[in-house]
Amino acid sequence: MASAEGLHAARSRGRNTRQLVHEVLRSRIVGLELEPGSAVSENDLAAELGVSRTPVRESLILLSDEGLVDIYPQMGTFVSRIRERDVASAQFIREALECAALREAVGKAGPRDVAELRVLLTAQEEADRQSDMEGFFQLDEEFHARLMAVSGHASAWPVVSQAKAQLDRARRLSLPMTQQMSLLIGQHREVVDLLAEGDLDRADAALRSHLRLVFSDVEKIRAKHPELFSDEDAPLRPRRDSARRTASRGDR
Amino acid sequence: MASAEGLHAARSRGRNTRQLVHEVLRSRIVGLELEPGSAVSENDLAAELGVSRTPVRESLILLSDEGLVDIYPQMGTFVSRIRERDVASAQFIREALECAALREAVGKAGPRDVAELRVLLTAQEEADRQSDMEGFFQLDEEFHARLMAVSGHASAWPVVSQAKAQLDRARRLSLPMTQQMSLLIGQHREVVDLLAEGDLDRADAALRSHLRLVFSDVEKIRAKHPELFSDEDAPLRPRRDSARRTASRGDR
DNA sequence: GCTGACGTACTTGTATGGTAGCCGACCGAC
DNA sequence: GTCGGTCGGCTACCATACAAGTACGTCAGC
Repeated sequence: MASAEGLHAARSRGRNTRQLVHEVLRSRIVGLELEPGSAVSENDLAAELGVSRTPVRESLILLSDEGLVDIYPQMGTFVSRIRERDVASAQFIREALECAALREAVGKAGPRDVAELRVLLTAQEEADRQSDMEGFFQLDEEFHARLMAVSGHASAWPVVSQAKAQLDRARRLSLPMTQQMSLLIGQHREVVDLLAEGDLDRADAALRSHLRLVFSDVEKIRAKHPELFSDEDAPLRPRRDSARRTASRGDR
Repeated sequence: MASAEGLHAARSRGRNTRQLVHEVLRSRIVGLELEPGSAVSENDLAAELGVSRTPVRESLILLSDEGLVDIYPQMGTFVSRIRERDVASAQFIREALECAALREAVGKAGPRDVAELRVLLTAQEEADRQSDMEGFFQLDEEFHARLMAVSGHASAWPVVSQAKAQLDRARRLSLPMTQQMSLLIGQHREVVDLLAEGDLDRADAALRSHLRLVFSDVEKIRAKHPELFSDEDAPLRPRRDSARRTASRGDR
């Protein structure tokens, strides 16, 4: 449970309320703590987090720009359902950028870079042994980010990260089958090995198939959790929740 | 000149004030009407556009996310100077995405797609004859967008567009040398021809060199207009304008 | 003349009030 | 029973007020 008081406690470190709220909400959405389709009200969030509506509202606008929430004026704001189109688009963006970066990284990567990547791989194996899914997710993110940094295009990572968010929401449901983790780690290792060898084409191919495996997972998830997805391109009428909120939310 | 009254006049079409302000400001920044380094005050803009601070502020937050303005809390908001790092990053993103899309477009493109692209080329030549730079910019944008649409990844265009904005600011100063326009159009035509022929690798190479030509232009601009660029990675102390604002802005 | 403290005017950040608009339940007419 | 109008409550949108903080001009002291 995200505490209501904890928000302002961590405020000292330069970041303002808006950025904190933004991070909290983003984390909740990508972590599926807030389910696709559920309503997120400015008022409720402001009350829960103990801040005014302004920073909450501004955060929601940013999240809307990222495609993580849909704002319907005068109707409500809803965590966006996972859309076929968005997932495909995110996959295309991710593959194009990560592979392009990797191709440039081959040749640039020094022994130090390779060593640092391998440290991450070891940590991932440790997370696997402990079935620490959350830890693995973070390490996976860091691995791919580091891979782009090696190419010298670290500043392009936020774009990948934003696209990745669309995919990650679905993957949260996928990975509980922990058998996958070792497979993914193996693919990571293969990419690093080929990068170290300087084999450009095979490294590219390895990373590409790795990313596509992740992509195909999303489709499997769709079969199991159709309620998180949206068939329509234009998700009209998100339908206001008919049940009384106060009943389901408890005291205040 | 963007009129103060015109903002709310066009409001009927579904878009709210925030979106209108966002479009106006973005257009002014990319069009260099607002110069890199200049201050953009929430209050001044709100007064000029005849709206309150709220939608202006929200627009600035979005523009900050796009890297077009830098917000310094309690100090001011400034149109971001063109940063070496951002330009390189934008070029990388653009090249990776557009070329990846083109490679997928080869084979998918039907005669109708090619014909539509050639219509745009003809329009570009017309703009060239009339030295209509603004028109050419729009047609160029449309051409590249259409090219991605052919690949089926139209939804990835906004990402390219956002990256492109960083480059376009500099290009506005470049293109006045109209000799360039016919050269660029020729490259466009070459890409379309190779796409129609289905020559994947050469089409890719043609588009890539086209994009790099654009990129190299930016470097030339830097020599001529260094004041628009920022050498430092962290542009500290943008320095508040010492001159009295009321004098330079006229009546109210 | 030079230096340093102070005050003012500006900035963005946050909180709150009022408005237009939409949904959905209720209720009367048929 | 079914349909149509109405009304209450909710929403996001916009406007405004207050707070926290920074830069810069001014002026006292040296």
